[in-house]
Amino acid sequence: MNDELFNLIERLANLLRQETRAEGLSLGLQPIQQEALYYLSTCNRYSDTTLAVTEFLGLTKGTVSQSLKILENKSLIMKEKDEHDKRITHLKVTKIGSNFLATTCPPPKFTQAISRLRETEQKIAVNLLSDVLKNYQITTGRNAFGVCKNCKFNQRTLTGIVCGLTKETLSTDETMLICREYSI
Amino acid sequence: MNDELFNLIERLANLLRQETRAEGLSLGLQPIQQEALYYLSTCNRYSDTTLAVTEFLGLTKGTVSQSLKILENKSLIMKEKDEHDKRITHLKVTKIGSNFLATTCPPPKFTQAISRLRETEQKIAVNLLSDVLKNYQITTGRNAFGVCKNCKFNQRTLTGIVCGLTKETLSTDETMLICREYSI
DNA sequence: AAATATAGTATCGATTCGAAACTATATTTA
DNA sequence: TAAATATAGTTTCGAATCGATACTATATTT
Repeated sequence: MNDELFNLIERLANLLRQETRAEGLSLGLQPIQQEALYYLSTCNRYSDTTLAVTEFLGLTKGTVSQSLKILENKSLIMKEKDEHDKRITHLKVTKIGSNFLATTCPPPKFTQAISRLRETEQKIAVNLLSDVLKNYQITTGRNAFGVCKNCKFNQRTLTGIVCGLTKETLSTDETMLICREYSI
Repeated sequence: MNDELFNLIERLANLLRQETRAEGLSLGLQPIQQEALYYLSTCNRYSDTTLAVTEFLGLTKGTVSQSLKILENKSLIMKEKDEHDKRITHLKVTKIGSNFLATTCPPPKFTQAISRLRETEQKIAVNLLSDVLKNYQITTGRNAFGVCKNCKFNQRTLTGIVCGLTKETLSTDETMLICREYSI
């Protein structure tokens, strides 16, 4: 039973990678570069750095630094120095980058395959896989990378939504994004 | 919602790859080589060839041929010429190979994470992901790689179970394995 | 018998990747 | 406050992946 779930995830990931490879050809993008770009389009301002991408992809920072340089050269992302901490560089997806993602990521055929499930089934699948991911992240001791609004640090106050970790105020839109500090 | 499922699968696959990389270190095995080895341990006699592995992993046959040579050099698999068609080589997992897999694949921590779900939840997850995979394979037009006993060619006759495609008799054990000709 | 198809291997160059050494800025410690 | 340490990120190197192409050997079709 464990094996079946393992097989399914591996197989789906292989197929997704095949499609991603095919779709990246137009811009000469490798699958891993597309994954980084897509991640950057879904994460919040605490999580748009080289190190966060590194952690998310499970690679080393040297490797990721190179991939990001390529994305920058192709004008798919832009680098912005942090105002308060000059060591940190924020990676912003450009218009070109988000246009590319809109047509390729997730791969249209995958979206099509998903849409053949009923709404309720999709929700159940998401919930179950979220649970598996959560458990897996606990046993491996890795960061969770969850959506901000579901995080235990996310606090509703009289002045608005606040991150209990950074004490900063967040917009409603921001709380829909992925955060590397996510915790439950 | 599509995006959520896409994210979850990508993220789980990344974590699995990270673990696989760590576990392969002892034998100097790369993730892709372990995936090939694992596949060969789960497939039937129609599906244990270079081309089947190629199709399963979604790579090119030249690439896969190299990975398999490494597995053979490490005595994790053995090559056996087909008796009837001398172009075909069957790839058999050795005792060393299956011992290695037993402790590493699926990664123990993943198995642990799965086991925190209830039995019924695991079944639901497997069923839903199977559906997604099936749909995805239909839209991409790729082979299904399903379990023999669920295949439309699998026939129960008076003399035993028979594959309608090859007309060969199959043992009950064999029908539990993955087949590249799987169809529904 | 010739032409074509299929299974698999070998070689090439571009790319990925981890490891290690490096720079620059922040934070901690003494 | 100066020195030590920690953190963010880059560069460089060598090993491995990967697709493309050309190749051999055997089967099948014409």
